[in-house]
Amino acid sequence: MEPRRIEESCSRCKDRCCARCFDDGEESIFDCLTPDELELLVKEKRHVHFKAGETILKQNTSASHVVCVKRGLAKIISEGDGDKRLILRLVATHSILTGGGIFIDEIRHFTVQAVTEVDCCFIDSDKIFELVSRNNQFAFELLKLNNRQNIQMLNNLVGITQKYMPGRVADLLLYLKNEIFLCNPFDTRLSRQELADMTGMTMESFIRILKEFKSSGIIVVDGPNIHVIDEDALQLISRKG
Amino acid sequence: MEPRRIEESCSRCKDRCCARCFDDGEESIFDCLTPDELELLVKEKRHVHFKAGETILKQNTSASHVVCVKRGLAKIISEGDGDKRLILRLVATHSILTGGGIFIDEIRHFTVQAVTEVDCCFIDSDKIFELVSRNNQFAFELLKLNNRQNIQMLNNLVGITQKYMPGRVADLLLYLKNEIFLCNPFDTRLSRQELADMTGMTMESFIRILKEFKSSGIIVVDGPNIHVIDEDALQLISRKG
DNA sequence: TTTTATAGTTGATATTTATCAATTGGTGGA
DNA sequence: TCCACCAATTGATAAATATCAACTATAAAA
Repeated sequence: MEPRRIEESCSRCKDRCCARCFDDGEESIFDCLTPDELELLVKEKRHVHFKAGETILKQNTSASHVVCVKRGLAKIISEGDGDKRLILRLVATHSILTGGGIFIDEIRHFTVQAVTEVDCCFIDSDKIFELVSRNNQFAFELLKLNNRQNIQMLNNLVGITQKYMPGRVADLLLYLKNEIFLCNPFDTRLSRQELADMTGMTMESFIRILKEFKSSGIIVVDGPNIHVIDEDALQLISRKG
Repeated sequence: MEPRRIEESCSRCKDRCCARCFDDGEESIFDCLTPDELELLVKEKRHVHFKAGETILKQNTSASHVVCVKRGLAKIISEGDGDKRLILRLVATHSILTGGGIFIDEIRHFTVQAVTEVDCCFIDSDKIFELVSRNNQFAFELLKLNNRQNIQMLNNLVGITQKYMPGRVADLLLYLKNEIFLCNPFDTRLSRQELADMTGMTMESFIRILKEFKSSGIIVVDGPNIHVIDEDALQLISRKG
């Protein structure tokens, strides 16, 4: 499994970002566009750089843009009342953020924040609307993307609702290893608080479970670096609840 | 507010179901279809009747059809291991079920079960795919539908994760009153177990919260009938967590 | 009507998880 | 170097929620 290069920029991104960025193995929703349509898409895009910790998109602001992440790691956060918050998922290099509800209320339903340095480009939602009505394949790809996020959220909902803490932590570790970093060990670049916020539990509880896993020999932990030793055990814990 | 007529069939449904069913106030994703396309859609549809309790769609089976609910009330259930289950939402007369992931893996990610008698029609997914590639407006409408479900699931996830039980029960009652039955009092037609399954808590806990609300004079309960007396109080409880 | 099954309700108790407080350990600056 | 600060960790305790068992009400069946 090829590790994902979080900090490394795509060599093809220099010029036609969002067009050529995504054709190195990972398929992109932009693959189906004609050169003309591609031109339309990238013509007025704006490239923006964010430092770690900066807010890329803010919940409850109007969703006028779609964002392509070219480099770096960001977290998607649902901000509740008080200091309640839930990290819904991570987005890494080569991801597209259509925002929460660009097709409904044009309001962002979550905040996106840079975990590492992030390079991305902002594209007008209008362009996306235009492409949807021009190119059916593109609409299809967007539907797929939407659908996938829907299913992920469903699994998240069921997991967080029905599993005890060890199961949720196991799920998180498997997610980080197999869907985000694609390597082992991996450097989460996330604090304990942030990891806890991905499981809907308190930092203290998260640390305790991690400690259990450590002393059972399932994982080796060194600060933000986690090495999964016994993935089968994690799978088992995940299933058992 | 016009109450929703759960058991009452749409007078226009006799013949061209899914075409004319949805044009009585509620907009339909089929409104944008041309007569030709409508013809394609309804030509080979099959009308199916379900008795209360019957399974309309089963989780983990292949998603070859889209279902339009013409009459009745159904519940969408995520079935976990053991007897764990979570009712994700209800669907009433005039709803469309695109299934969990028709655009991804063609697998259903949840079960749909009739609560009352349900009349619905089954339409081949292929027709939907064909319409998506023919009619951009239709693709757009599907994107909207998908988006809306996404946001609802997000709110659900955040609510269930971050609120204490009274907040979740308050949310459920407001959902039932304002989004499903559109009247007050309303007959849920659901058992306490089912109501509890919508909040991710046990039946006993659900009953206790309901009792609290009852003795505070916020609601009046008579079996499956619930009368919301003080909606502001519910809103407050919902926000407080 | 009586019986029987089942949903709903209540109380006592156990488990899970959060909260609060204290301690450790590292890191950048004075 | 030492201090100040903040993340990480640990322990003690409290709060939220689930589990288990009993009991009641209700409705269907004999």
